[in-house]
Amino acid sequence: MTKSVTFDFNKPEENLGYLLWQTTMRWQRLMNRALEDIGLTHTQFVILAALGWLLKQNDYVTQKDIAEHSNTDRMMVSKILRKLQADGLVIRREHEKDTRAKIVEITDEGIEILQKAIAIKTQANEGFFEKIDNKSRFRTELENLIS
Amino acid sequence: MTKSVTFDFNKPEENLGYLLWQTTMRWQRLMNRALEDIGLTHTQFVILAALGWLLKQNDYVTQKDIAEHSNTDRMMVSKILRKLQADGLVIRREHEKDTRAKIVEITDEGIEILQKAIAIKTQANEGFFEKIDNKSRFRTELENLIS
DNA sequence: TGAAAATTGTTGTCGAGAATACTATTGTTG
DNA sequence: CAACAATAGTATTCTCGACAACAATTTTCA
Repeated sequence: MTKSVTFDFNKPEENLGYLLWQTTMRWQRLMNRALEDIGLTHTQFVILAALGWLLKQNDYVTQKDIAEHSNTDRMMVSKILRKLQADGLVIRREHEKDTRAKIVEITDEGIEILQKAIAIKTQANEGFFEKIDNKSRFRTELENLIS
Repeated sequence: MTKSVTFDFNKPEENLGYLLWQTTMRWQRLMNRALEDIGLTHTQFVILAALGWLLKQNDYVTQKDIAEHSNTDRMMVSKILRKLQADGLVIRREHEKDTRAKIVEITDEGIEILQKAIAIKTQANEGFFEKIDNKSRFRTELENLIS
C-alpha cells in the first residue's frame, strides 16, 4: 500500500542553506512588524535609507545610484520610490542634463520617518542578534559568503 | 540649496541584519537558478522535500503536516501543492476520517524530480558555503538565532 | 447532548523580488 | 555626422510570503 520512498537526504534542519533561509525569513518578519507602525516595509526602509545615506555625500542622487548602493534592482527602486513619493516621503524630478535620469530628494516627512525607522530597526536588530556569541566572526562569515 | 541631511546611522554594509538579508537573497537566487532546469523553485522544492521526508516516517501526510515541518504557512502549502499537482508531482485526496484534511502523496515523477533536485541543491550548497571557515560554528550561530 | 472553540484548507489582497522586453535618451566610434 | 551601443527608467508577468476572512468540519466540555 504505502509506496517505498527512499531519499538520500538529511533532515532539512541540518542543511545550512535551509537554516540561513529560515533565519532570514524570521528576521524579515520581525523587521516588517517593527516598522509596521510607521507604515514602512523593510524593503522600503532599505531604499529610503540608501537615499538618505547617499544624500550625505552627494549633491544629487539618481535612482540608479540608489539601486547600486542598496543592491536591489532598478525595477524595485522604481516601484518603491513611486510608492514613497505617493506617501510624501520623497520627491522625484528630472535630471536637467540627462533627461533619462530622475533626481530623487527626501522630504522633511521622509527625514522624520527615516529617523524613526532607524531607531526602531536598531532596537529590533539588537534584540534579534543578541543571541550571537561572536558577532564579528559571524559578520566575517557572512561577508565571506557575499564576497 | 542642498538640504542638510544628518542621520544617525552606520553604513548599511555594517549592519548584521542587512548582511544576513543580502546573503540569503544571493543564496536563494543561486538555488532558483540551479533548480530552474527541472522546473522547480526553491520554495516548491522545500514543500516537496518536506513531503518526501515525512513520507519516510508516516503512513500518510496532510497539508498541515507539511506546513508544520517546512515552517511555511498552510496557505503557501495549499497553493504550492496545487501547482505541484498540476505538474503531476503530487496527488491530493480526501482524508477518510477527517474530511477537512487532505492526504498528500508523491508520484513516481515527483520522486524522480525530487531526487534530481536534491542532487542539484547539494552541489549548489557546497559551492555556496565553501567559503565558510567554521561551518559548525556558523550553524550554531544560526540555530541560536532561531531558537 | 449541544453550544462554543479549535482545526483544516481555500480565496483574495498586497508588497517583494526576478525576468523579459520596451521607450527614450545619451555615448561612442567608424 | 550617422549608425550603433550603452544607459535610465518603466510596463508586465510570475512566484513567494504575510495576512485577513471564510467554509466546513471536528473537538471540547459544561
